[in-house]
Amino acid sequence: MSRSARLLLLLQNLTGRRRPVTAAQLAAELQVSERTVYRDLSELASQGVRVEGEAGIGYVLKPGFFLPPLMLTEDEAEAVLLGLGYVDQRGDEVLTRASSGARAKITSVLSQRAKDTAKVPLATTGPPRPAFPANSVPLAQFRTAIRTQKKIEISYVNAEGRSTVRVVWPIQLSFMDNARVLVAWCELREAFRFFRTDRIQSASERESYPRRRVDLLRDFRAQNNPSEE
Amino acid sequence: MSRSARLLLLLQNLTGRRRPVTAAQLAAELQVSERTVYRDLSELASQGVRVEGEAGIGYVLKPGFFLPPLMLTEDEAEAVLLGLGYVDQRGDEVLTRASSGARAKITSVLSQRAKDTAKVPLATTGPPRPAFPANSVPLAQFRTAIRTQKKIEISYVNAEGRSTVRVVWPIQLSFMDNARVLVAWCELREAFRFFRTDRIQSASERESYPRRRVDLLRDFRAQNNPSEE
DNA sequence: CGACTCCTGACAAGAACTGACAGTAGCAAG
DNA sequence: CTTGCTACTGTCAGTTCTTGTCAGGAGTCG
Repeated sequence: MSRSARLLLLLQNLTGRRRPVTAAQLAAELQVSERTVYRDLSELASQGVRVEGEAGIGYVLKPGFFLPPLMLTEDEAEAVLLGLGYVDQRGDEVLTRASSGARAKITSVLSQRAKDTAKVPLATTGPPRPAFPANSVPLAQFRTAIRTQKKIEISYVNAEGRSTVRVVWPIQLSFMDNARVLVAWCELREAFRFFRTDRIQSASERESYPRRRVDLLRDFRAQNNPSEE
Repeated sequence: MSRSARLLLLLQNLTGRRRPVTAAQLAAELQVSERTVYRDLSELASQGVRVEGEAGIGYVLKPGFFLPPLMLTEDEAEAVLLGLGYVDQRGDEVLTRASSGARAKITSVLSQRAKDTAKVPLATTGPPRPAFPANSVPLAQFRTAIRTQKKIEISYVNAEGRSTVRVVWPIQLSFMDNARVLVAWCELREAFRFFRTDRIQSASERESYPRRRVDLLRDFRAQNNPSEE
């Protein structure tokens, strides 16, 4: 195995874990000595990878995604950049910042000719959209609840203007064309329900919900799309 | 300079050109011997890069984009995948195929944990959209005209149902939420105009238009968005 | 044909990599 | 405080890899 291949493996190995890894473990997996692992790690660090080692613990990597070298066709690259354009139009602040960041990172590493091509895409999104209705509850609160898998109690005004208070288990945020929608299991209705975020008047966090989000999401998808496995 | 860094440079150098490059030129740019260039090229080929050398000519690369190793934050990765989801919903056949391809390439190289995270995204697009109105003229014809910078003569039915025949210079395809729109300079109106593709009854290719698409696109953007430079 | 180019093989000098060992220092738990 | 675990660094010799040079075969174009 060449050294560069090993560096890639090492990086993927690090991103593939949540808990700290010791150099000895890495050495065993990569079939090299510990000393070499240390050398490789410092090589990665010198190339800008933020890997943090702590004596007595092991190595942890800043959470994030590592994308190894990749060849895309022109159409595929166009699809990626076009997609980021859609996110710019529809996403909230977090997502639009993320899409700008992704676009900057991607275009900055392209060759000059590729940059020129990317600047004048064949396909484009529609014109800028009107602003989304304002939210009483910041989206960040829903994000946190989804990430930490916590129930929330919300007061919700439905399309007819009637207000209800419910406890829901939020599993996903849907960025539709004209509204942002919280997808959640509703304890009141005992079913998955959609809640437009601009109609959620208030929200307060409760205890963790009793099932894993992954499983809830699977159920939700199975209901909406029985054909997919 | 390390070998892997040189391989990256070599690849960027190749993607940065349209016309064939000789090994001697590459050797001069990279400050190594020709022999090493040959070795590096075969190394790239063994890693899946489609580089073609022809005796007496030089090297050309299959057109495409090469993405060097890249770190994305979780949000950025989410934005990219979410964007591909939007493209899936709004793009035509070419774009949806491209977005599937891009998604497959990206997810296939992620580490297991990253794959798992990517499968249950926090943000998602809206539900599937209704189909777009059918086109009389296949979008591929517009793509070709845009790529080759050719005028086309179209018969167009406007919103009031009146039909006109015009010669236009197509510069972009806009994939809006409810329709696909051809952006073009209209010789009849002497201005940029939008044409819904489902209202274009027929189209035939004419001679090249007299200005470069890049310049037209710049003008078009300046008109619509005077603030940006 | 001649000029140019891609492409391969062999080989030796040099560079880079690797493992082993020794040693320092930080962290956590008993 | 001690013990155990771990990150980290330096050194050195053996090994592997990389590179340039040279030689030669074969395809392409004018």
